[in-house]
Amino acid sequence: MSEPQAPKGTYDLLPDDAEGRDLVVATAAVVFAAYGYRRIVTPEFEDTALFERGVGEATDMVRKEMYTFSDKGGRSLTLRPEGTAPICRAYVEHGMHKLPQPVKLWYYAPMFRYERPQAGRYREHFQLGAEAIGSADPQVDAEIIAMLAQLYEELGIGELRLAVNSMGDQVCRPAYVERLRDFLGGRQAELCPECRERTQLNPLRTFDCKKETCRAVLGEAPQIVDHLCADCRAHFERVTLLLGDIGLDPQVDFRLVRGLDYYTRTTFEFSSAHLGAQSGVGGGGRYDGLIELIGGSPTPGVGFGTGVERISLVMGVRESAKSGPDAYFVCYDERLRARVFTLVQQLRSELLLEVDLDLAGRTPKGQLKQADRSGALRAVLVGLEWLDPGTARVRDLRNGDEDDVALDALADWFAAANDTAEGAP
RNA sequence: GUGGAGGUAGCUCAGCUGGUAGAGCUCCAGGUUGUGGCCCUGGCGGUCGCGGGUUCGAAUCCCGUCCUUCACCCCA
Repeated sequence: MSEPQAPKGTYDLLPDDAEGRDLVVATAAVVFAAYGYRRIVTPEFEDTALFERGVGEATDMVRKEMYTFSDKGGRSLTLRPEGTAPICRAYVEHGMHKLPQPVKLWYYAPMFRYERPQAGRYREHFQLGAEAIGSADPQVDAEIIAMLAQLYEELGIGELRLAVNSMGDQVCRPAYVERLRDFLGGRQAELCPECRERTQLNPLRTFDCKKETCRAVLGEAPQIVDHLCADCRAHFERVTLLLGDIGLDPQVDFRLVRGLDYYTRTTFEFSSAHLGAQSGVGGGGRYDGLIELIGGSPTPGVGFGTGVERISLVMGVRESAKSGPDAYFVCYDERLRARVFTLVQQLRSELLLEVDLDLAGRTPKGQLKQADRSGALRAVLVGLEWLDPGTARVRDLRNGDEDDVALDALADWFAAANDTAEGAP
């Protein structure tokens, strides 16, 4: 064990970046509130069975990406790999079906998946997400997509592509999957080994393949949009219509097959051309069978998750507008250190001013240098030998203006300075 | 799990075909500004990722391993 290091696929958010993160989350909170969503916080880990049943035994997520462990009581627990199943669990557990439907919830939480890290992908990553549970109305689908689009807009992210698709439901999807399997069965020779395997396991996944030869074959494959039942077709048309009405430009993409089993009907994804291989910024869909699957009564739902690391990537590096403290105290006489300490404390507690002082035993020159580097508005020079012992010199570090102030009057001086500063435009 | 690239001071990097490690920035101090920003000087700071091998001698070549990174898979 030499240099300590964050675990593979994890990272430290250092102060400069944490401020940007706070801004993203704060913006989301405001946008989500406008749509009537309220925040929910669920545990970082859940019973493993929740994800196995909810997300689906056949998905990559539960087959090879979960951080699963047993606690000392022998329970099998799993670090949350996605946000929807836990929220549905909470919905059922707390009887939220008694609330006015749909129940609208949002979250900001870390997700854990054991994957090989790469650009925009981590083993611990953070998602902002929202779920609207209890209504099958296509307006809810459109609303939640609009909400996510607005979040991106408020954050200044442009040029995102919105892809939508419908996965059908229990009525029409099985028949379509069979039809697709038949089609693929007849074209096996043209498919890559992986796609040949998928033909039996999960034919829908072949749409994800990026190999040219496979894409060519899939281009001729039957598309689910042409095989939806009447209800699903009407729902899908309504969603796309509403999205168009509010100025979004949804592109129907029959390849959009998301990797979680619970999706029904609407699926959607926002992607960016500036992200590298992992281009998805956020996505989600409807999951009308999920609540029942995890033990509730049949309840429809729709939601999304969006990765904040990817949001940061598309937003690019933004200069942190961190401003310096209001004042930095410089002590010219070691015997006055204690006096300076109490003065600083007084300004902080009485006026809530951001005030700093030297905590590293620097020389007076070093302290003033530090005051400058910290970006402080003012330096308060205490203990200058040619001044009254009870007087400090307050210097504006921007323009050099100086004012001599009695130590006892410093708090009043700063209070007054603050008032005029706030009164000014 | 598979493949490509890379791992030298806190940061960004140099170090050619092997001869016992350098720069800039940062940090600390001194000088000059009656007391900061510029400039000058000095100082702190490296088991050259780790382990093995070849060699008189390896940061430099070979093997392994760990980590980082990009891509596949899949997803946020």
